[in-house]
Amino acid sequence: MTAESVREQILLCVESIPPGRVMTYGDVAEYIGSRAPRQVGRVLSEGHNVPWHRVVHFDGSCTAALSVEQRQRLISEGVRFLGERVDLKTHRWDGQPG
DNA sequence: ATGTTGACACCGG
DNA sequence: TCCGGTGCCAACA
Repeated sequence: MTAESVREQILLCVESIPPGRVMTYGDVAEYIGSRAPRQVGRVLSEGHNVPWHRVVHFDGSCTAALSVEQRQRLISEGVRFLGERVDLKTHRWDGQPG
């Protein structure tokens, strides 16, 4: 498991998130077997062609610097917001197709 | 090798 | 619910 493959796994995982669903950084990290949620954010910050907006914080809050953009995109996909946070109980995706 | 930083997570008050 | 502190891992100077 090289660092490069980890990046691939992260991107694959994020790409696999269906519209209208979200995952937390920790979820993605755990999904690929990493214990570094920060690395997820770091990889996404590199700027890839992936739905990064479907990755939110543990409490459902959006990424600070991109809160506006992220919220817009999510709402555009039908994600419901409770104030400034995503309704994780409804939209959180475990990575399982069902 | 060491210290600092970061699109984070978790616990306690 | 909001805020502060701590733990964790990887990249960078």
